[in-house]
Amino acid sequence: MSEQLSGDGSKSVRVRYAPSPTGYPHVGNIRTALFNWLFARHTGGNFVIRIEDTDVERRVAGAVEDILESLRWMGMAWDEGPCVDGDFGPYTQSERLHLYQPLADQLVREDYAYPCFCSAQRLEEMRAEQVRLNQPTGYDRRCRDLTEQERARCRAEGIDPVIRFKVPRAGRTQFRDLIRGKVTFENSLLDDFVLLKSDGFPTYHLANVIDDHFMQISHVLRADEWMASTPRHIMLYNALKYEPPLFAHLPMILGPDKSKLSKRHGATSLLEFREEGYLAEAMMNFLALLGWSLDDRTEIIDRQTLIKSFSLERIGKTAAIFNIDKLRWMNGVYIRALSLEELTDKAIPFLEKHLPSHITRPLDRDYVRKVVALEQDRMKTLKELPELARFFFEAEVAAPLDLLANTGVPDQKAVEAFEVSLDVISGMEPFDHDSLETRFRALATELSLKTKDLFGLLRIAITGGTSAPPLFDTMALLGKDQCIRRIQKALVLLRCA
RNA sequence: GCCCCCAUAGUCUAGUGGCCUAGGACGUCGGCCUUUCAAGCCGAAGAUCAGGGGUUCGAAUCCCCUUGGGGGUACCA
Repeated sequence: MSEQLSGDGSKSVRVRYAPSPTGYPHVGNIRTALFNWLFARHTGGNFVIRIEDTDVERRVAGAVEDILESLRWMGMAWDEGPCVDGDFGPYTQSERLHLYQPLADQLVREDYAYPCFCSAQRLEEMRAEQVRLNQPTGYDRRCRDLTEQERARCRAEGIDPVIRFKVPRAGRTQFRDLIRGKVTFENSLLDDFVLLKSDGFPTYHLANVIDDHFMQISHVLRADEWMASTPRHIMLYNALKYEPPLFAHLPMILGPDKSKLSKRHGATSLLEFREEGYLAEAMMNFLALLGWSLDDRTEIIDRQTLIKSFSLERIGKTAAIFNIDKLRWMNGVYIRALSLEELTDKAIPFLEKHLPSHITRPLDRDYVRKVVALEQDRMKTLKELPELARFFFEAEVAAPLDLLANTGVPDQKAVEAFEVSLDVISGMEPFDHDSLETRFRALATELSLKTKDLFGLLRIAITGGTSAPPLFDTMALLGKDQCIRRIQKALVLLRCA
């Protein structure tokens, strides 16, 4: 058993991430992909991607590309799947249609399944009635025991049947979930589910079982929401005489309202996090910790360690709520750990995109690097940088009068401070951090101002705000001319007040 | 309604019968550092381990019931 759990057995591990292109993947989907990927990498197994596009109606254009791009961004390379040939392709179900139909026919022939001619309308009425009577809903098996004659008649009427699985009326189906242990279902409570739709497409249940078998999937790691479908799958494996894979149902990731993640929860599409300036490394670390833990204290875990220490045993059972605050913190940790060059590379696209349009592009990389050095500790996401550092790029900064007038320093005194500061700056050579600090500390004393007040005044004039990187680093980077211009502007503003 | 799963602070979690006067992290609050904001460091508050019954010398840990939450109940995945 522990052999199965850890996947260290002789049987090689093959896991798959099987998204359906009905929308863009959210963090829950990607967390499932991540656990599969980590398990594959940990065990030296294969990570397969299979596109489950059997629902023609709900197909969303661009979804496949979005799914693949999400995985690429996270650095989860797949061993087989779209764009990566393998021995078990094709890896898109709509290209495997020829497989499902014969197997469905075989099941009918062997009496494991039967054609059902019930109309959508009848099914709907039946369900409504069941709901009205407070009875369990489910197909009433009307077509289960049709004679060949009756079937022929229906076909003659031109009705395209669906193929339904003939669920045993008695007994129970159970399986051992790697995370939850033994789970048992009463067969009598399951209805005869559809295997093949009337348009000839398989349902998820059929295609999934057949593909997992032919692709030799060893472990199915999927979200909890699939647990209720598992007995059907077990029955199918048995009817098809396939050996079922091992199952592990992962705890779900819930929205802030504790319900299943969906579009209604807003920015949950993974690529939106990239847009928002989160780092893939932070995202991976964070997602790994949603439902899995290394030990009782480790939070920051790099990719290699994640792979090395990942195990099914340490996956929890309880659903987790996606907590963006912790992600932000963790993203900050990863940003601070970046080298200046790396962070500069990552920051430039965000600056180019979000800085006001009147600021000329392209930005000077050397200058950006210096700005980044001053802002690295202050940003939690890359997208915050343009706002934090905007004053470094603006030709002019409008210091709000209400800020200037409310520092606690009387306006007269502030005016004097600015005037003297201008003199000092004009004659200053070199114009660097140390010279500035030495001179302005002395100046505060000369003006009988607290350093706090003098520096605060200058900060507002120069950055337009009350929070910024250390003043003299900022001034040195901005340069003498910029400093003079900004102080002059603040001076004018204050004098007119 | 019925079926399945889950249940430790606001959130993520550690804990698998005694090491738990329940540990870590985010967030919150306070302090230090300091020219501001961050970062960093230090500290605090915050959990009757959902509730109730058992089992046991001993239970967050095992069993039962209740409650709560989630998921499923489609010719969706």
